Amino acid sequence: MPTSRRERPAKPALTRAGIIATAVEVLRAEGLEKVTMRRLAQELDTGAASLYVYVRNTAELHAAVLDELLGEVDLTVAGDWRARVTGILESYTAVLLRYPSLARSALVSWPTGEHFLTVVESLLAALDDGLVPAGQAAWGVDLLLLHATATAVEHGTRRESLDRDDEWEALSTAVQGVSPERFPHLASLRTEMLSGAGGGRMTWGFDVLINGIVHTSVP
Amino acid sequence: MPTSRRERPAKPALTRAGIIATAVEVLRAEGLEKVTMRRLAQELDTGAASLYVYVRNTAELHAAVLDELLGEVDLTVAGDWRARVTGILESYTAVLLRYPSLARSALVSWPTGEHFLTVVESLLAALDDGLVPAGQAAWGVDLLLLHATATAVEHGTRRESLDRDDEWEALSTAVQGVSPERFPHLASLRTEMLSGAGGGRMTWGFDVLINGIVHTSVP
DNA sequence: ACCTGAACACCGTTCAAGT
DNA sequence: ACCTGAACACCGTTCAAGT
Repeated sequence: MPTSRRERPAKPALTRAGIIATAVEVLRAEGLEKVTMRRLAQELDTGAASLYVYVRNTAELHAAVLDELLGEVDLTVAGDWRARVTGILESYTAVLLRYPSLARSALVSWPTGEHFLTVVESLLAALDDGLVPAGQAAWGVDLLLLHATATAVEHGTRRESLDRDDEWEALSTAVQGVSPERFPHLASLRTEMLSGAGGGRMTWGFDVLINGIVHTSVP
Repeated sequence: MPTSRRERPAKPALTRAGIIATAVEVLRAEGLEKVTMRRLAQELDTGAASLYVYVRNTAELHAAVLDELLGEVDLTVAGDWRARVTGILESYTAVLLRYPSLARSALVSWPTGEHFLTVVESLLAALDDGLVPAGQAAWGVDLLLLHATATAVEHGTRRESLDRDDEWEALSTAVQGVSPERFPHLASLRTEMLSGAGGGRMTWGFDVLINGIVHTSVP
């Protein structure tokens, strides 16, 4: 008969939801690089092999974590249809920018979770309001989300590790020091190429896509 | 005095160029996952630590390999400026599609090598022919190459590993089986969302971007 | 069915010691 | 300056054995 005064907190039963919740915690605290099977197992006081009952592999785990975070995307943007499309995409990008390594995995294995589908639905609704033809809207949403994700990967990683500054400098000096004989256009557009690193360039990118989608019919 | 009949092929001196050449070989034969410091060292008959004299880290190595391969991009496309832009981008995408894992690394650490700069120069020249304003051309090239790279990552990875078929099926059933009450737009656009998996969709994407760039002035 | 420990087959990077 | 072996601190995944 166990005398159970002052027991250590009972080891909670392993569940898929519990594993994903722990993964989100580790992600927020230490980044995706630490969201490994071994580390999660340690956190859950078990062995890595046990997790494979609930999760197919690391990629599937990361996809589940991503969908969880996509619940934070703000879908209630005010304004006309264009402002709504841009606003949703900016919110989506902002979430991914907080976890650039997750953005990377989103690009590799396209998400299919509830929260992701909700984002897609909201974008389709806004495009419908804008009277964008169905075919263009369907393909366009794909383009918009691909661009938002790629932007997050590109900018996010830059911030994540410290040698991104080195890299910006490498790019900058590569463009600055380009030979005007061999790369005349590039040399004369140096300034423009490197300008507008901030949000202005991101907004311009979304505008380009929206204008293009509106003006380009599907084959 | 060494009697040197029948020597084993002399171990070649370690150079940066030699390391990168070996990396390209391994990449072509077995994919980027095998292009590791340890594996390359083994191939070059030395220890992994020796490579760090010539290469800062794995990321820098992969960037160098990528630029090497970008020498294969076809820049001599015939036709008007739009055809040239699309053609160069399609060739660029095709190269990355052969090595999707390299495309992934291109997105993370933007290339700055000679071959990459040549691609940029060619695109700028074509846009200039099309009388695209300088500011739009400069930012536009970035957008076009980001899209091409992201497309390669997205499609390429699908082919690389076998469980990409599972994934397409997952996406397909997720979209097919979506609840018409909660996701009305998505449900009614099911067919369009999943259509045009081939090259038509990629070409449409480039057209959207070109049209958008032409029609959207920079702030 | 689920859980576990141990094993297999790897990684990147650093460092002291040699040449 | 360059090269090396060994070490540190990790990975994902599988599998036989247990409960």
